[in-house]
Amino acid sequence: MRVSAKADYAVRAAAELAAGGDEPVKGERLAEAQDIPLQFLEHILLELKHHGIVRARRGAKGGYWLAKPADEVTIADIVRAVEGPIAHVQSSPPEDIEYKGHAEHLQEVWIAVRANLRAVLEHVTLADLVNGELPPAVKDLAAPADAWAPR
Amino acid sequence: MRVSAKADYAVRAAAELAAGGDEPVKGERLAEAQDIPLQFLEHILLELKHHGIVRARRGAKGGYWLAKPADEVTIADIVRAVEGPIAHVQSSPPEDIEYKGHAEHLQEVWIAVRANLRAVLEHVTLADLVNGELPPAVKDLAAPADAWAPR
DNA sequence: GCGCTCCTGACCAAAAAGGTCAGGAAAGTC
DNA sequence: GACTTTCCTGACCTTTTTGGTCAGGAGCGC
Repeated sequence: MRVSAKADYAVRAAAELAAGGDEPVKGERLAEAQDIPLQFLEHILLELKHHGIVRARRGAKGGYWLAKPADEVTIADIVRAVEGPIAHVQSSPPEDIEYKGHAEHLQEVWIAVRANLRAVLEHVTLADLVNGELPPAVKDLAAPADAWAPR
Repeated sequence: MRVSAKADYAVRAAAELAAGGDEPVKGERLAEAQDIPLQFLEHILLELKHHGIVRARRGAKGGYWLAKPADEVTIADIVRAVEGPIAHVQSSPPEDIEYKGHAEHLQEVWIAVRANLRAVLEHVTLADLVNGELPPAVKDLAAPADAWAPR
């Protein structure tokens, strides 16, 4: 249940692209802005490109930009592009698992977990992220001091 | 963002223990009931024991049982025992991360993600799980057909 | 003292995580 | 048309994690 460096990097780079508007931004600038190893970042950006999330052009004046408006790209889109499906259990989606014995209802629990992950990741767009205007429901989740406490 | 085999196994074994009441249950029976490799399961049960979640006795009539009443043990307790902290980003808890540039508000997003994970995992107890009586809020999350759809 | 069951550490193979390296291919500039 | 710039791609690498197995020891009950 952790977020990989790759996913974190991907979202951060995408946020910089969202802030960059339609102008192409060089990989090098993204790497500097977010302290990401350049060559690793280039692999990540390539994956994002293959998933139709960013576009790119080579050469002088080249760089990367978002394929869609920033308010149409969610964090879930990006995480899925680089990490694959969210909330799989033992490499299978929760709806495919068959539990037996007294664990039968565990399936519902994992479904609920995924639903709650989606509730955040699919509703925060890159535009929200760069403006700091997260959806009210998400802001409310992050507001309580409780939510910031380790455990 | 996936659930490891180990965590899945741990919760399933704990559910069987919850159903077993105060009687010690043999590792072998747990392994059979849930189709878990016995020797792997024993390592997992040992970890649960070290975290004070289960207790055990050796010898004939020995076995494992829950250290606390089933309605006082949450799924989060078990997942944390075997997987460590929930929802870490790059091996650090989200409250410790400092983002720069246009990614600043990403921290709030990860905090919200963790809050929503906790909202499920910390509120479902083993008793709920074996009875199939999940908390209403959790049941509502798992109810919509939408929640069962892949994506 | 004997059988049962947990306890523990060592070991292992495969995959994933987190990168680095070297070179090729397009786009723009002079 | 050469040159520079920047993306594109595959190969490679090390370390950690995952998902186990194996062998033996230690305590418990009879």
